[in-house]
Order: sequence, then C-alpha cells, then structure tokens
Amino acid sequence: MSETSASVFNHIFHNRNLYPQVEITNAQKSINKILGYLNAGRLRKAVSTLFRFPELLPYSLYAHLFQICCSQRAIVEARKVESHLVTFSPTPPIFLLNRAIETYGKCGFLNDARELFEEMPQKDGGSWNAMITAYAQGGFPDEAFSLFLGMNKVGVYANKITFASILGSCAASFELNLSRQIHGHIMKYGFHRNVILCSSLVDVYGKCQVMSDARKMFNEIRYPNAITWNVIVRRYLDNGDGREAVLMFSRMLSAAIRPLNFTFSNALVACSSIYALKEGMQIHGVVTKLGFLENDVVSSSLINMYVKCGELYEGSRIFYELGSKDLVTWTSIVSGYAMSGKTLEARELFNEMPERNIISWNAMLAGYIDSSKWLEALDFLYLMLDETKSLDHVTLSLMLKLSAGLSDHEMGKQVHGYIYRYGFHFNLMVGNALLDMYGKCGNLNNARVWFGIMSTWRDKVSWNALLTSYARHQLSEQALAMFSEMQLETKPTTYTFGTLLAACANTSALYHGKQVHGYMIRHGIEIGTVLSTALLHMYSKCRCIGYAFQVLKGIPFRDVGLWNTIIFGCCHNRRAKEALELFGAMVEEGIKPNHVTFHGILVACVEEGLVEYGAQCFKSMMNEYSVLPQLEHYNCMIELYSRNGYMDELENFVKTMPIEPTISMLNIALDACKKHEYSKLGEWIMEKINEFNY
DNA sequence: AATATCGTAC
Repeated sequence: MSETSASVFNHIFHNRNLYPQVEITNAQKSINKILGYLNAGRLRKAVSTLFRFPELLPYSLYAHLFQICCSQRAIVEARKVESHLVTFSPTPPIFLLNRAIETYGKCGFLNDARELFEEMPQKDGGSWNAMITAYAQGGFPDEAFSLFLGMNKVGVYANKITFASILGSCAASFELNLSRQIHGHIMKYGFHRNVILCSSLVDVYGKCQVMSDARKMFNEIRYPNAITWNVIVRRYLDNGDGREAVLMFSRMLSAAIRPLNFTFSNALVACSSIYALKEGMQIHGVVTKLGFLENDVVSSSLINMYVKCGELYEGSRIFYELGSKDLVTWTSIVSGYAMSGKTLEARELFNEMPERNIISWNAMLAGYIDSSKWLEALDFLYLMLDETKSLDHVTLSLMLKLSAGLSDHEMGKQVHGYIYRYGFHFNLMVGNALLDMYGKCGNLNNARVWFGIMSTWRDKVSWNALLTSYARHQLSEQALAMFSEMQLETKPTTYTFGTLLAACANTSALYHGKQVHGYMIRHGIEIGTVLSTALLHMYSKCRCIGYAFQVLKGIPFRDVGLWNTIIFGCCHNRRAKEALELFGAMVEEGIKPNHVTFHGILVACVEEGLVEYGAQCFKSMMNEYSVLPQLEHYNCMIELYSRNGYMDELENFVKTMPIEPTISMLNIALDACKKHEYSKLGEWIMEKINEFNY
C-alpha cells in the first residue's frame, strides 16, 4: 500500500512538478533562442524557430516579433507570426491582431490587412484605426474615407489617431470639404489643443491652396512646435509665396524654436525662389551658429541658394569646405555650375563624382540644354542611356526640350514613342514638354491635337505652351482668341502676357498690344522686369518709341535683357547711334553685356557703317568680356566688311574664322567680291559654295 | 534635400 501510494505519489509528483518544469524550460529555451536571433538581426531564423515550437508563447513575444517585421517590412515573416498565433491561440487578444494589421499595412499588403480585419470576430477602435492608417499610408485615401464612415455607422468613436490618418488622406487627395468637416469634429471632440492635429489642419489647408485658412489655423495654435513651423513655411513655399515663407522662418527664429534641418532647407529654397540673397546669407549665419553646416540636407540647399542667387563662387566654397560630401551635395554643385552656363567645369565635377544617380545625370543634361549646347547635350544623352539604362519623366522632358532646340521633329516624334512605351503619357510635365516640342518644331496641328487629348488634365502651362505655338506661327489674332478661351478654364500668368506681347511685337500689332497692356493694368497684373521688357519690345517693334520710353521710365531695375531690348529697339527704329551710346551707359551701370548685347551693337555698327568700331567691339567681346562669338556675330562682321568694301579685312576674316561660314555668309561675301571685282576671294568662295553642293 | 514643362532681348 505504502509502496503503491509511494509510486502514485511519485507519479503525481512527476506530473505536477517535474513535467511542467520541463515544459517551461523548453518554452524559455525557445524564447531565449528567438530573442537571441532578433538581437543578432536574424529575423528569418527567429521566425523559423518560433515555427518549430508547437505551442503558444507569451503574447508579448508576438508583439515584439510583429514590431520587428513591421520595421523591416518583412511580409513573409509577418504572415508566419500571425499564423502561429492564431493556430495556438483560439482567441488571440485584439491588440495583437491590430499589430498584425499594422504590419501588413506597412508592408504594403493591404489585402492581407483587410482580410484579417474582416475576419476578426471582435474589433476595437484600434482595429479600425490600424486599418484606416494602413489605407491612408498605402495611398488609398478613398478606402480610408469609406472605412471612416463605416466606423461611425457601427458606433465606434474616432480618436486623435483616426483624425490624424484621415487628415493625411485629405491632404493626399486635396479633399477640402471633408477637411473642413473633420476640422469641426476635432473642435467638437475637444482636440483643439492637440498640436499634432492642428498642425495637420494647417498642412491640409495649405495643400488645398487655401493659405488664408492655413494661416488662421496656425495663428490659433498656442504653442506651435518645430513641425508646425516647418509645415507653414513649406506650404507658403509650395504655394509660390517665397516671401511669406522666409518671413515665417524668421518668426520661428524669434520664437526661439530650433529649426529642423528640413525647415532650414525649405527656408533656403524659398530664398532662392525670390532671389533673396541677403536673407539667404543671414540664414547661412544661423546655420553656422546652430551647427547645421555639416548636415547634408542643409548644406545642399545652401549651395543651391547661393548658385540660384548668382553667387556660384560662394556656393562652391561651401562645397569644398564640407567635411563629407554626399550624392546630393555633389549633384547640387554640378547643377550649380551647369545652370550658370559653366558646363565644362560642371562636367569635370560630374566625372569626379564618386557615385551618380538619375538626378545627377539629368542635372548635367539640363545644363547643356539650358546653355543651348545641343550637340554636347546629344552626346551626353547617348552616354547616359548607354551607361545608366534608365530614364525618368525629367529625362524625357529634357529630351523633348532638346528636340525642340534642335528643331528636330523626327527626334521629337521618337521621344513621343518612348513616352508612350514607358507609360509617361499622363505625366503633366512630360505632356506640356511634348506640346511645346510640337509647337517649336513647327507642327501646330499635332500640338493642337495633343492639347485636345490633354483636356482633362492640362493646366495653365499647357495653355501657355499652345499660345506660344500660335505666336511662333505669327498667328497673333488666334493667340488673342485663345487667351479669351483660356480664361474660361484657368488664370493667365506672367508667361501668358510675355507670350501675347511677343506675338503682338512680331506682327507689329500695335492695337492688340495696347489691348493686352490695358488688360494688364485693369487686372492689376504686377509688371516686373520681364513684362516691362516685353512691353518695351512690343512698343519699339510697333514703332511706338514714345510709349516705349514711357515704359522705360517706370522701371527701377534694369537687367541685361532689358538693356538688350532697348538697344535692339533703337536699331529697329533707325537710331543706331543711340544704341551705341546706350551700350556705354549700360557698362557704366555695371551690367555685364552678353552675346545678345554684342549682336545688337554689331547690328548698329552695320547700320551706321562703323567698320573700325565694329571690329574693335568684336575683339573686345572676346578679350574683355569673354563672350564667345556665335554665328550671328560672324554674320554681322561679314556684312560689315562686305557692305563697306573692306575687302582685305573681309578676306582675312573669312579665311581665319574658327567656324565654317554658312551658305548665307558666303553669298553676302560673294556679292561684295563681284561688286568690288575682288576675284581672289571670289574664287575661293565659289569653291566653298561648290563644296556645299556635294 | 539635389534634376524638372510654359514667357521677355537674338
């Protein structure tokens, strides 16, 4: 009996104590193993260890695993964790399933998330939030909205997390009306002191381009934090109000809130957009003081700001003084040189870059195209396609700009084919570049057809591009008619008026030109330097020099373009002598003449027959001003010598010029040779012309 | 964060 009882006791003892102890040890062993793998960053190994253990483990472990799957976007492992959980736990806690939904959402597998969400026998507010957040962050705002409605229907209360996600979706899909309703809810639920939600409202209003409401909301926030300030600066910048963006940034500094690196960056981009060098330099000072100089985000924007404000040297100084340079700072400086017309230096830097991406390639390509170096651009493009095998919407837009610059209709059509194949048809920027290409290559019909196709997604840039095509084809009447039509769909911009005035100028349509000028005054259009230049050009082309001078009087700042317009305006109005006097005044004012200026000067010399002075200008343009003569300058010189019978000089010039004379240059010179019986050069030219025929 | 479509003088 005692023996038996002893053995029974023994048995019970084993069952009660010894066996459970083994079980705990095994579970503990597995847990330790899993945690060890996780600490070593070996998620897959951790999950397969979990899978080999056929019983439920502590819930906190699953939570931990989901969290890591989430941050590593490990969908396969996440599915395994969920399956282990639901296999061994008949009623898993809701919070864990919510974590699973979050994880699936973060991995971008919204169907998995939705399936789990639907199958949950019980949901709490967190489940709805997890699902809504998944849709909101996965780029499915409409799904998020409908779930939000569903949640209200079944009587689950929204909380601040719900509102934050829904506002994010509103911002992504520019849902202004819904945003206003959410705004009301937020106030009603008593979240008016919640800085995060209120900052989101500022963001939404800004994204919906209602800056007045954004600002109102901002002003209601008692303690705006760094993110709030960042949002308001960024939204002003995006809405084209660089001035206000810079202003808000300076207020942020006054409020003693330490800017984020992106806020510095936004403020500097805002400075670039309004060419506010002084303000930019002040921000540079703050950057230095607060120790952001070595921050890649800040330094690249700083370089960019100096370059855009015309201080390339200062930009490159920052670049060279940087301790570590990343891809973006490299791209900034390459782009800086490229966009300042210094393509040689830019290319050297480009070749030195330790790594490149599509943006760096695009930046270099844009530099060539911007300085009209078409052939270099073409070579570079081939190299790019060869080496990177990749292109994006920016590359395609640049390719179209290149085709337009070369007036190469065939190439343009080929690029159109590319666009079609790569599925960039609905990209607005590419579409507008395509429109412009057809216009510039002289195919107005294709431009119009494409403009029609774009009717559901075109913008004001599309209208401007089409107007330009009409203007280019000397169809100013039709351009003005389009202008009326345009106003039914969108508002005109500076570009619109620039184009219209040019159209009037080129067709000497004084009446229409005055109408456009009147429209601008009546509608309070700000007439800056560009539009003043366009007006001046129009009036002087229309031989209305009195009005032209009237416009000139009201302009406080004269740039090269304006001076060039005045100089050419004098030439058109048989006042070449005054053009030459103006050149002196311009130089005195400290404005650097460019290739267009010298073209104007040489045209004036041709008109006045000033051979020696013209030759002197031609020399000084290279030696003193380092402006490289182009076709039109050579053309002027040949005309100058030919018209005035300077045959020895003509011969010397034609035979030593570094580029091949064009057929029209040769014809001008040949006429002179015939007139002055200068057969020595005449024969040489005849030979050249014959070469052209072969 | 860095590239990016339309305008003025030729």
